[in-house]
Amino acid sequence: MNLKQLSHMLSLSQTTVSRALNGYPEVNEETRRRVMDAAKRHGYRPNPSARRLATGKSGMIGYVLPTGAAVDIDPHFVEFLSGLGDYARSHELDLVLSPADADDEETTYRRIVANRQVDAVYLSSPRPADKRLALVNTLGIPFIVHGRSEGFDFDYPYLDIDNEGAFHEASRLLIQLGHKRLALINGNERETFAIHRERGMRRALAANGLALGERHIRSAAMTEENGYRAARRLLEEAEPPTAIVCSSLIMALGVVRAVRDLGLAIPGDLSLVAHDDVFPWLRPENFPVPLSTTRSSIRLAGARVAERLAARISGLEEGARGEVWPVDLVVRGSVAGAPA
Amino acid sequence: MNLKQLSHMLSLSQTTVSRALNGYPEVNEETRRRVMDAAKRHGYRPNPSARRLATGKSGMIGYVLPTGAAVDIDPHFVEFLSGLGDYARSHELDLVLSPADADDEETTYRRIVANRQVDAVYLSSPRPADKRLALVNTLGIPFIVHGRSEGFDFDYPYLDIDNEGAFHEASRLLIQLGHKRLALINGNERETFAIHRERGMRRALAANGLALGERHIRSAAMTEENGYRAARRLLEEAEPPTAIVCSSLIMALGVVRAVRDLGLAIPGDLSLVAHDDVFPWLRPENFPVPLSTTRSSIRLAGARVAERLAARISGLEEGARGEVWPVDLVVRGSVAGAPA
DNA sequence: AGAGACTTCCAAAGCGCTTTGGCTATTTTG
DNA sequence: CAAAATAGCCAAAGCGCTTTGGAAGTCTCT
Repeated sequence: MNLKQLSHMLSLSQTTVSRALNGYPEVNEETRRRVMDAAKRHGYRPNPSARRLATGKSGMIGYVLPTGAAVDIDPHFVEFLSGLGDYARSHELDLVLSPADADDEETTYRRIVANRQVDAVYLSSPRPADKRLALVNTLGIPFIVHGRSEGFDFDYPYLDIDNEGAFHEASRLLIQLGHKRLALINGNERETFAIHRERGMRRALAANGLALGERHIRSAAMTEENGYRAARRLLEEAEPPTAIVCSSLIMALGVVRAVRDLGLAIPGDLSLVAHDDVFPWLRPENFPVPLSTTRSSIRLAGARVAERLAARISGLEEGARGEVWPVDLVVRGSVAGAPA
Repeated sequence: MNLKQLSHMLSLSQTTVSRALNGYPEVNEETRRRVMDAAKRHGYRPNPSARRLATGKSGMIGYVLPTGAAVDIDPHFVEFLSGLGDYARSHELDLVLSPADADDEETTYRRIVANRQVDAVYLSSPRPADKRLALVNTLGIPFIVHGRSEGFDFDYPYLDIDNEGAFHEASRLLIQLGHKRLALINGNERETFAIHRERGMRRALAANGLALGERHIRSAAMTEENGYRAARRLLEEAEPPTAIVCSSLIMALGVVRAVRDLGLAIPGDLSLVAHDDVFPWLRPENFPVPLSTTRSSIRLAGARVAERLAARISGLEEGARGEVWPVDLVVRGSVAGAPA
């Protein structure tokens, strides 16, 4: 059932039927009703390919997925996706994942824009002066960044959590508990979120006359193994930290294992705080010692990004609006006063 | 730059240029070269929307993503995606995720097929007599199932791992080590993979005159917490198992925690084997006691599914070919002889 | 040399929608 | 009451590609 058939059936022109269906004003309300009715009754659905060719709009949002044998997709991605899908579903928005060589995402961005494959895109895990961001900004496709970049002479729309504030608060808590040697186990130091977290921690330390020594900060991909290694290194130093702030729950698993291997205890010998993106399959309250966290649901972020993307597509949102979500600090058993 | 301009520039008809580009035989090789050349030089790329309207092919593969507030996307999904993307990238195949209400995926399947939004789809986590499978089979769109279903009177193309064989082998090993009370901590019992695993285990036990008691089998979503709970229940029984086979590494984390909480030791009091889908961020060799596993890379499966999907789209693969991958049994420190 | 078979190319007809530019009544306005 | 504005509808022109149905030229064969 296509437009032609439907309009013939109604003894109307395709023009009128199309307009009636798309809510244009120059059509009699009575006629519109008739059209709407017939459309519903016959289950008419405009062919998206045709509509797309005519309008240039696809009704889909895009994400360029970096791939490669050595590239691991962040497990956070799936939770973010959950949220995104949750919103998208109710608006019949589909998501197009365009796999790209991790070393050359530009080609892919250009392709999906040139082809008008999607109406908007989102970027994630941005770095300072991220090329993708500059690119997408000049390409002129609506977009939103999940996270933030730095060092641009233009503003851009984004959704981020207050990473700096979160780690500032976590550190402040530890300092108040008497800790003087804090350490940071961070994610990839080239990503903005990691930089912000470090910044927040340094600020809290500085405010109390303390500093974060070079060897008290470790950065690596957020795996259990890297968490373990970082923790071992830190704890085997001459003057080991008495508190660690850690960028991910997965890494925290490794930290806990390292602490055990070394015959130490949490929180007796070491206080631990980690950032929690809220995974359904790994919860901080279920750690051997319930883990204190800075918490922010990445799933909600996904839903919000979808919502804003949809708003941008339909012209309801414009400009370079940045949105920063506060982060909860949840104190559980893994923190205690500094050992004497 | 579109076909019209390009053909005008070459003083050829659109027909000829289109044919030259698409490899049709009825065009002079010399002409073809000229066309190819010009196309490359001017960076001509056929507009996919137009091509799509004309051919009905979209160059994309689809996946219906069940969503909802209470629905968690499996963390395995992201690894599978990695593999899929890896292959898709090299073939400029995009993946369309169509979010659907988890209680009504049918509408979404019908929509993407009716709209010809994608050339093929894949399904995952099938259950016995899975409705989606029957649906997609009648809708007539090329598809592949990742996993298997049961109870249909038709065959269908799938890619699965030998879950039954894997758990059979794991159980056999434990039995050989003298264990008589084995327990199974399984994933959702309604999914086929879980049924197959249980079957494999029962078969190994039966072959040795043993059985799997009702209370020695637990099924639940594969989270750390559920692993913990299942393990506690099992180990607090009057006659606790001396060996557990567990369907997921994430659940195994919970099992390990439970064992610790109860003051028991692996492998002294309990032998443990788990299935490992190979996550980059959580490796069995890094468990407190290196974990024995049945191992199969879900990432490779993703790549293979993409490959077969591509083959089906282009007509290179046909029929209901099923492919079952063997699973490695990797023995590490978490298994030992049964306690006396 | 003429018929038939290739080879190589083209004009034009879709694919199914949106949108432009009227056209005809009917209402409103001065 | 004539002129102007408005309401409601339509025919036809795209959007940019693929594909059908020739047509013209070249070979092959008898």
